[in-house]
Amino acid sequence: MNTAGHIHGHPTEEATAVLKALSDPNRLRIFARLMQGDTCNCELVQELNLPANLLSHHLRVLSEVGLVTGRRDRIDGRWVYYSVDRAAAARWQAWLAALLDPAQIRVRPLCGPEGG
Amino acid sequence: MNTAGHIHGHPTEEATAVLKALSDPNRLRIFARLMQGDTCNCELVQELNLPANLLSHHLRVLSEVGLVTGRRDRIDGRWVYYSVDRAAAARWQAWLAALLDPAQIRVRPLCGPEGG
DNA sequence: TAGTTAATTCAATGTCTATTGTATTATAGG
DNA sequence: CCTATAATACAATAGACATTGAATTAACTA
Repeated sequence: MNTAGHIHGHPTEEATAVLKALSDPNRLRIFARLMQGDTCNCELVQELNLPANLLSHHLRVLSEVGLVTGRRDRIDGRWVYYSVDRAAAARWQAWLAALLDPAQIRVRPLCGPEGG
Repeated sequence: MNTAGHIHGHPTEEATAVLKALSDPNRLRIFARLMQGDTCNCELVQELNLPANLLSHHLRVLSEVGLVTGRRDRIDGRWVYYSVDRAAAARWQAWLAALLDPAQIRVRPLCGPEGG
């Protein structure tokens, strides 16, 4: 099947992967939380009331599409801090703004009887 | 499980439903195509090279979350024209712009050793 | 009424995935 | 070495979903 198209300069598959990453309630909560500042896994356990392994899974999904990045604590390597990737956020914000721009909605000549 | 939260004024479930609707490659192509102007199902069959019943299914998903609306031809009621809902597009454009706004990314005091 | 076209609905299927429980890795400190 | 903690990895399961094929509805026309 043809899945290699592009929309607004981005491959369709890449865009849908990002949208799918954000289309889960728990992942959306995680992302919105990370927008408020870096946190470790264990803090998300308390704030979002989710098991640690489930958070690891969701953080991985968000990382794989580039929305989130993680780094280890320099003092105590057991801790990993996750944060929103600024460039990715900006890129997809602009892409979605173009995709959904109401000013760009066009009503071209309709097909069918009414339009022809 | 707590799924009744709100993000930027919208229920989490409603937002994820919209994101999920757009997170399928075919539905994203359909939506992007509808941004270019109203079309009937049968025209999408040709342009996107997908079976009619599959298009009906995807158009229903997009309609159920309010992104797309359909209306029957006044002359020949067999034809149904689908179009992007302008208000919904504007609403979710703004919502996503806020969700992904890179200017709002904060780096609050970290948890763990490095932060404390 | 019969036939044609546009669209939808229904049923079945294979795949993907969110979640849970358990086990393992990695790092730090006694 | 032993223990504890933060995080990840693995395995299993149940539910969701995209796709296909066939059947059905709705509307128009001869």
